Amino acid sequence: MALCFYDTLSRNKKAFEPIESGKVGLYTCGPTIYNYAHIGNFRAYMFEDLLSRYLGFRGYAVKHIMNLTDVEDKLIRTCRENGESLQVVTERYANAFFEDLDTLGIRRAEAYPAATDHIDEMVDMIKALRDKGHTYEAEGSIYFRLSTFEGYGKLSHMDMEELRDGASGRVDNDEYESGDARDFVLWKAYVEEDGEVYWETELGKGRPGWHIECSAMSMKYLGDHFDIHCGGVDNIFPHHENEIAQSCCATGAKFVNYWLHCAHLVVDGKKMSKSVGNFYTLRDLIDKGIDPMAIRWVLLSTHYRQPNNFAFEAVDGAKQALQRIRDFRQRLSEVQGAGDGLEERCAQCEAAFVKALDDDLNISGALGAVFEFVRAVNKALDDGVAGVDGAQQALSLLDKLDEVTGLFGEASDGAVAPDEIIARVNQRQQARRDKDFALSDEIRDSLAAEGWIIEDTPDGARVKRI
RNA sequence: GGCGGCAUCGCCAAGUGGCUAAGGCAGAGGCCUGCAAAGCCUCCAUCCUCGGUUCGACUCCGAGUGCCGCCUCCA
Repeated sequence: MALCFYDTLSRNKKAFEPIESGKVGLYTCGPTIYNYAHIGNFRAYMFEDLLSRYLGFRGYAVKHIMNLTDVEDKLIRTCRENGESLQVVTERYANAFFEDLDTLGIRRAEAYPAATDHIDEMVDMIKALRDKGHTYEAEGSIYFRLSTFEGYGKLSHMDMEELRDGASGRVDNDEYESGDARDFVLWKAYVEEDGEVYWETELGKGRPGWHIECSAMSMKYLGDHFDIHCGGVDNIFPHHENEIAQSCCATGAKFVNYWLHCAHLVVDGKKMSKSVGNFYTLRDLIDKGIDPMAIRWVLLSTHYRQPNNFAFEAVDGAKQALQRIRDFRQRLSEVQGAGDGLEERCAQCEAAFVKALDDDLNISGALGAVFEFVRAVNKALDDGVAGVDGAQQALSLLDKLDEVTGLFGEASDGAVAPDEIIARVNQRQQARRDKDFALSDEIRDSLAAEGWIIEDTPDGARVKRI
């Protein structure tokens, strides 16, 4: 079966066919950089990382664009509260964001365009919409008139007639100045609370609405019509719905071919919330001493359309699973002597891995295939069947699949024992040769207390970090 | 109130209208080991509840329960 994705618009799995053979234009909604991102945010970016990596693995040249929202209500409020400029705040959190991406092994997109660097593009787009009669002005702000776009609501399957009532009760009709409660703002006229945050443009003094940035920037970098657009399910309405309306009305062209949305992350089965005390930024977890790769494992290993339950027990499980892979690598790298190759095993594993991911990124199935491979190869090594060649093939396969998962690499820092530890390991080896097992065990226990585990192998002792 | 999603072993998590319901972690027993660790072997669920469709459902439909999301700017 060919590569397919579940498309939110059609509510169906569709075989993936790029607009231009061999190439993929991918736009993913990025963070509003007004605070540290939380692990729920990273669940989305992790899914997009997997998507992008896998498309690359399947031979596509991926052009991945992720926006940074650096002008928006919450940001302006933060600036006001902190007495800091927009630039200071956004620079701080943009830097933190990129650090966090690195911590989690999320690969960089090709570009991270910021909204404030694309005011001109947004203004041009709003002008185009105005020229075509899709907008109206109220008190200096410019709104998009939804009634001019008949496709509105198709993505979210919303019934527009019912939305009109403002059923959530959040629409304050007294303050409402636009013609229809569903209409959204393209350009916000300046108000005093905005402080230093404004642009003098042909549309007047003010700032862009939120939705317009993604339309303007995605089309600038990927063209009017591109392949894949991603985000969290909460973006479906109204953000992506609005993007479709703006973009289609501005260009008259189809906007996006595949809409992919990931489900949310919950913690211990509950919605993350500060008042419940289960709200975590990545930094919170790292401060607890959790291996970032274990976090990566947890965020990645649930299918993206499935709610991901972040539980600390699952983190422990992920840590052990990682250790199993790392021990396996270690073992493979130490194999000596001739023996059978593992071509068939490797091919089998890769085929199962690809088959799973081809099916709308079934990562769980793919990981299952890898563990079956690990067990089979361990057995072949136990039985003395496989040799150096096979071990090298297995390592190559892990490296290859690591390009997709980012989970199968070698342990990073702190895994190499310092000389002082090595000396004690050697001391223990001597004690063992002398049959002084009391001393031997004492050394082993003391090393364990410091976080170093000894494994005796036929070729000598091996130390590893817990 | 409207719309949508999810509910599988202690934990995480795949999956199929009908062979023995993946995999990881944890757990039990065994092999290996001076003892361990690692590895290997064996064991460990009938799929939220209640109805219905069907020769047959965990997989389809309905109701219920629970959790999650959206309903004007939250991944």
